[in-house]
Order: sequence, then structure tokens, then C-alpha cells
Amino acid sequence: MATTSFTEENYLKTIYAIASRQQGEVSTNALAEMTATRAASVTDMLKRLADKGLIHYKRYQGVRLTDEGERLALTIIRRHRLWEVFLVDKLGFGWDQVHEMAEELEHVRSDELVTRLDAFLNHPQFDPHGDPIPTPAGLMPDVTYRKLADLVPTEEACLMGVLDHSASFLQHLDACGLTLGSVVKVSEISSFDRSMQVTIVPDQALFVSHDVAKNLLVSE
Amino acid sequence: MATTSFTEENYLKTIYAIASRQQGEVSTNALAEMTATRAASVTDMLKRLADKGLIHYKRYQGVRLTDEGERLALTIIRRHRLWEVFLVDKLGFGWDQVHEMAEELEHVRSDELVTRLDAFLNHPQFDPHGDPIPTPAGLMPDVTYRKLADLVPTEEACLMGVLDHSASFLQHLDACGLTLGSVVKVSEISSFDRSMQVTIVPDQALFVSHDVAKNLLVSE
DNA sequence: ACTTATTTTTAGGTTCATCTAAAAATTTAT
DNA sequence: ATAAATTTTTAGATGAACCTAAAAATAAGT
Repeated sequence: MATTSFTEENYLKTIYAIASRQQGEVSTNALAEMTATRAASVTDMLKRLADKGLIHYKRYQGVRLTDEGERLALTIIRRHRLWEVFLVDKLGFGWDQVHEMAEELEHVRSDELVTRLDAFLNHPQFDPHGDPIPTPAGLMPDVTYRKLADLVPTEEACLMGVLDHSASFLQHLDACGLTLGSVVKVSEISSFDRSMQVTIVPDQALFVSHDVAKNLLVSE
Repeated sequence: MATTSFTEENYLKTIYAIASRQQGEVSTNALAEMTATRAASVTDMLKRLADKGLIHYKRYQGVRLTDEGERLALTIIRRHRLWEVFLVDKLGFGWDQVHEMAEELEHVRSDELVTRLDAFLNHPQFDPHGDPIPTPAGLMPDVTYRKLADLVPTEEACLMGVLDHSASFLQHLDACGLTLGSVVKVSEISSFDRSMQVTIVPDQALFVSHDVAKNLLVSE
């Protein structure tokens, strides 16, 4: 109920992001690195978030979101991802350009705005990077993808998302013609460097390095 | 060049707004009232804005925007008004609902975003309240309107804007069927209370109080 | 186990944007 | 023109979000 600041919202989002790719509590240092601040500043903030009942925090023990904190984090992530869809689908930005803008737009406080934006965009299920958009109630849909790197020759799958969100990775995919939604078929895997020879169905052949393949998510 | 904070941007916008409906310098007290802060806080901020070269400020003498300050104020007003068009035209909000959201959206820092939003909206010249949208270069188009209250019987004009932006005024106009773009013709003016009998062309007759008429802008 | 290294927290300080209370400048009124 | 009223500024505090440097707790190494 108490109002959460711009900065507090960013911490919640960051705690969620770190927690979702490991298990156990999130460390102060990990947060300091992600938020580009110092550990001492993080400790300050953790006390405030704990006072507001948004995280479980015991000193020296790391931190975990409360139910309320997780719900809040997910509504912010929902806003972020909806704005990304808007920027790409409606304004024609590239998927490598939208992160910074969405970081700001996500903090605009209006539930009605989010509701209408969602309808305007036709209730998208995924953002331009293939990440699922949390529900209005603050739940993360669970999607199970495989990495392209885990496929074996002759397997075919649809490109669904990326693990690396950096502009340089996304631009590299653009340059290769690897677009979400494409169907790819693995022809060969080099036993030397694990690079893959794949075909973008129907007929576009290309090599994909292991570094790329392990950051590409596929369905099926 | 130096980065302007959210708060500084709001002061610039407010200085512009007050200056544009009076002549001479803007007073500390007027700013305190508009920003809902205390005069002492305003004085603090004025020093900072003066240091950044955004205002002309001599103590006890009131304040005036520099060219740079005015350009900045107008780019913020441009963003505000473009977002209002988006919210009304694309998301279907009422013109009485969009001010608060636009207050937040206007601070999102990306020139490219504004450029693309403007194109997406088809380069609108006016916001949903009939206020002109400053140019990308930071110039306010000058439009000259009359007040409906200044028309005399048998004159006809097009509703172009409002002076009062309050939700209650706008809702009242909605309830009366007074929409921007409508053509109205003045039939009679009461010498008692200056209320007007007008016809929304072609055939919708209604009474308009002087309080309403003096806050409605018409063209021609 | 005990010393060393790492992580985390405390202590004390800074900046931004605000506040209250009191002092100074300006304006108004008699 | 001088006193009274108003406006504006200074002085000193506060809270949020950060910082550095040092202390304390935990984890790791031999």
C-alpha cells in the first residue's frame, strides 16, 4: 500500500531477476554489482525494503522477496515488457534499442494505463526478446525452453527467445538472419568447437558458434 | 548539456506556464503555489537553475527563462502533449484523464522516442485540449483564438480549445456535448448573467454559462 | 582449528529536494 | 516618509539514496 519509489522498484526487479536464475537467497554483493552501486548502499536499501515488508532479510544471510514483494516485482516486469512490445511493434524500434526506454517507462504509475496498453497491443504473451509477460495479477507464466546448443543433428525447433539481452548479441542475430519465430534444423555439430551448422527452414544455411547457440532458446 | 533532473524539468515547465500568461518576471511565490512547495524551497531551486544557465535570476527580482531554458521547457511540453495525444487517440482515455500520466511520461529521456511517437501519431499539431504542440526545435507555434464569451449573436465559430484544464470542467463539456471541432453559433446572450444560447451546428441547442464560455476557445 | 580471505554491515559524510523559523528586502498604506 | 504588511531569502534540519573507510561476521585454506 505504501508508495514504492523508482529506486525501490528497481531493487525489487533486480532481486527477482537474480533469484530466478539461482536458488537460495540473493547476496548483497550480487545486488551491488547488478545495480552498479556499492554493497553498503545495498544494505541501506535492504533495511528499507524489509521495513516495508517487501523482502525477507536477516543480516549476513542474503535476501528473498516476500509474496507482496514478488507480486510488485512482477507488475514492474509486466510493465517493462509491455512497453518493449509497444516500442518494437508500434514505433518500429529494433529489439536491441528498447531496454533503456522501457526501464523508464516501467515506472509510470497507472494500472489503467497498463490495462489499456495491454489491450492496445492485443494482449501479447511475450516481449520482443521472447520473455513471457507476467499476468495482470502478478504471476510469471512458466515456459520451458531448451537451448539451441542442446539440440542434436536432425532436430528441428522454433526460435523462441534469447538468454543474452545485450545489444551486441541481438545485433549479431540480426546480421545472421536469426529471427524469433524462425524454424531451424541442426545439420551438424563440430566436435572441435561445438559450432553448429543449421538451416533456417526452408533453405538458409549458416554456422552458429557455441556462444551463440547457448544463448538462443528454442521450443519443442 | 548538463543533465536536468525530473524536478528541474518541472520547474522549467512551470516557469514557462506562468510566464506565458502574464508579462514580466515570474515570482517565487507564484512558483511555490504552482509546485505545491514552500517559497524557501523554490529559492533553493532557482539558484541551481541559475547556475546551470537555464534562468535569469537576481534575488528579490523574480525569474525569467534563458533561451536555453525556454528551449528545454518547450521540449518537455512537446513530450507532454504528444503523450496526451497518444493516450486519448490510441489508448482511448478521456481528455479529462490523461494529465497525470503525461506528467510522468514527459520525463522519459529519449529524443528518438519522441520523434517516433510524433510520426506514429501522424505529426499532430494540437493536443486533446487544443493546445499547440511545440516543434521539435523547441518553438511554440503561435495560435490566436478568441473566447466563446467574446462572440456576439449570430457569430459562428469552431471550438478549438479550453483554458481550464480541470477534469471537472472537461467532464462538464462532455456532458453538454461540447466537443472540440464542433461548430457553434451564438443565438442570444442574456444581459442578466451573460449566459449564452448557442447551437451546435447543425441543430443541437443549449445554454452555456459565462463561466463556461470564458474558458472555451474558438477560431475565426 | 586457526589464520586468512571474502562478504557484509556499521559509522560517518555528501547531494538533492524538501521543510520550518527567522532575518532581510521590497512593497503598500497611512 | 515612515510604519506595517508582504515577499523573498538565509540558516539550519530532514529523508532518500548514494558514497568511503573501517569493523564485524562468515567462509575458505592449510
